[in-house]
Amino acid sequence: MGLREIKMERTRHLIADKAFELFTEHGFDRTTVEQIAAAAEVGPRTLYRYFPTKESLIISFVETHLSAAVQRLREQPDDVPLSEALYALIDSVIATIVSNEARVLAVYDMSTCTPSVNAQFSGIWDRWCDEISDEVARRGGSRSPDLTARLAASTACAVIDVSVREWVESGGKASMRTLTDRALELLRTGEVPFPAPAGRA
Amino acid sequence: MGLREIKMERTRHLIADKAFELFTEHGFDRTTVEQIAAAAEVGPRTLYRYFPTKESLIISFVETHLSAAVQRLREQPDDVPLSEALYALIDSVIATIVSNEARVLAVYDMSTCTPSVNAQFSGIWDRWCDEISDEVARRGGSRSPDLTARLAASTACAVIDVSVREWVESGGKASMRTLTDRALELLRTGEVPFPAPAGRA
DNA sequence: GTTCTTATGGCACTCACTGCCACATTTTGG
DNA sequence: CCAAAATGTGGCAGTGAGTGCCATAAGAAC
Repeated sequence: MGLREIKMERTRHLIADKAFELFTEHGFDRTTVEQIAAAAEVGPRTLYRYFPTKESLIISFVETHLSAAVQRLREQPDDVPLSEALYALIDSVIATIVSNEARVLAVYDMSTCTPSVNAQFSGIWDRWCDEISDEVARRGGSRSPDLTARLAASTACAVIDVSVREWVESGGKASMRTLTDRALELLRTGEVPFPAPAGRA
Repeated sequence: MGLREIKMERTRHLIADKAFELFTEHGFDRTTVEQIAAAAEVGPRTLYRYFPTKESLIISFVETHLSAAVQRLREQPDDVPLSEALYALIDSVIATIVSNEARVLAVYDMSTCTPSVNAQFSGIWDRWCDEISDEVARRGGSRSPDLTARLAASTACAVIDVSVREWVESGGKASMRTLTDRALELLRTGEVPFPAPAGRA
């Protein structure tokens, strides 16, 4: 790795950190890109070479960890049962959350306060779910995801989503593992009532 | 209803229609708000009184139908089992889709082509899921949704989501009802593999 | 018909974001 | 170690979304 890349990596981190600082201090909307650039001692034009949008300044953090998690799923050997592989995925998310508590809480808070950030998060979450669908399909031997693959991915994502929400609402005090396990149990035991086809309960 | 409101309703529809026209013809990004305003023969400033953002010009259509669907859920008597009430919700979405085929397909297409639109859609979808969670919680006798309520809402949304995707991919040729019923069946029979708590499959 | 209310749209402005270009720094190759 | 090529930096000017303000016009109320 050359000197150039090292410097750029540093700059990138510096920008993201300063952005996070200013956002949490003054709020996302009341912070301009110009201010962030000034704080990081770069030109606004340069900032935009590292981060394509203002929102990406926060989102990239989450994006990194999400793609690490899906990577973990991809690394599961093909003979591991799907349910177990998906648990590894959940596990990976849990790991990043417990080791980034404060950050996750702050980001979640910002998301709920700022519609544009919220939308971006919803977007990357959806795309993440798509990636998982693809991998589930691949494991099932198909090229593109079908209803079953998508449903498996969606339920896994739903388990993570509801657990994280519950965890955030507890202010980070609850145990993520307990929450996901309880959610999974609710699904397995059928305690969560699925609507029945043809309108019969 | 006064003349004033009638005119405004007309203007609102005119703007939305012209916007949809221009978007489908030239693409979302290559259409400016100014052009839409000109096509609808109003000032840009007026357009923004009807639609807060450029994206909302497309999204409002979906938003309307989604809130109609959740309204349908709310209208279900409290003694109707939750699973049946949720089926009514699904049913409502199916109804709007089959009676707006072309529009839904076009909107979906635009969404996949335009990141900002996509993000907005993900956002309102999430908020919709939250509304459903609230109603599920209320039916369960709690003030705010817990893990179970959120999970029930999320799975219902997931069923709709994966079905719509499959339907869109079929070019609108598949039967929505068949798809949702199949998805529900997959969940009920446990054919979709849920990860097991504690890492055991 | 006068008055009160409210929609309209023009103007000026902020801010996110982009293309272009000159400049600086790092890398490469002799 | 130095010249040349490659690449990151940042300024400037410009586009387009979105907002506050205000004068004006049209509908509603009496």
